[in-house]
Amino acid sequence: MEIHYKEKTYFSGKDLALSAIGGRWKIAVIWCLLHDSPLRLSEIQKKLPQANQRMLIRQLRELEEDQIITRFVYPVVPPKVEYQLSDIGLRLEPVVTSICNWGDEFSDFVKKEATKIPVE
Amino acid sequence: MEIHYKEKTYFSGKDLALSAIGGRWKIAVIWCLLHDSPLRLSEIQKKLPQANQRMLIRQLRELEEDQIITRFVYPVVPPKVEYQLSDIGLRLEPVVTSICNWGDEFSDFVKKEATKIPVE
DNA sequence: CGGGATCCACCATGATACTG
DNA sequence: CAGTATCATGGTGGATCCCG
Repeated sequence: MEIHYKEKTYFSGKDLALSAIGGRWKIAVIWCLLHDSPLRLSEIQKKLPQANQRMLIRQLRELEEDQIITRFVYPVVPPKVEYQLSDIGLRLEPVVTSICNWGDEFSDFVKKEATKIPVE
Repeated sequence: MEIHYKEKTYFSGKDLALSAIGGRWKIAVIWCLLHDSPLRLSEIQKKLPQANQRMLIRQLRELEEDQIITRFVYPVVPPKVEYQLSDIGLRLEPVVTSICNWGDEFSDFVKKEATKIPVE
């Protein structure tokens, strides 16, 4: 049941999944590409203004290495590169959706907590 | 629509969710507690042997701070501490399940890739 | 003895400037 | 526009020590 991938050993699909989508901006990038695809780097940056360009590129490279997204370079000047989800990447939709749903619930929870009178 | 939490500003439930469950071992810990609860630290360590104790404790503390898990200390010697999911923590079940499911799909995908004849 | 904290090293992440 | 280089910072991991 062990999975060997990129010089490492994983003991469950869950572990492998976390290594593949565990990066700081990966879920956010996948979320962008689920809603709108293909996207250019500059377009992803507009959707994720909190992420810096360097990190975004690294996360995109890693996702490409894991074949979760595809990267297509147009041989033009100025350069034009488009990213989109692969088949296995598209199957992450339930993951992203459930995270968004829980996030909304947690957001409500946090807001309710904030209105409570603090115990001094 | 902005969410203010712990000195930071989030622009969607998704962002807030990622900050809450984005730690290296948080999903794994939640997975453990979904399957078996309550658990002591030593029991979690047995289930997650790859994680070191210090990281596990830090992740547990952060999850406790976000009220995703509860920590109960028995006033006994030797010390006994039990962790379990809160209500909002239990609602992470769809997230964990979807990650596990995708992980299994991705695992199959990776295995098929491994059998392909490499292009030299 | 179990849960936790401290010291140190490393790698991922972040901010900015720069290149083709 | 897409991507790289450089430097600063924070999260992560290993080992060890502390406390009741």
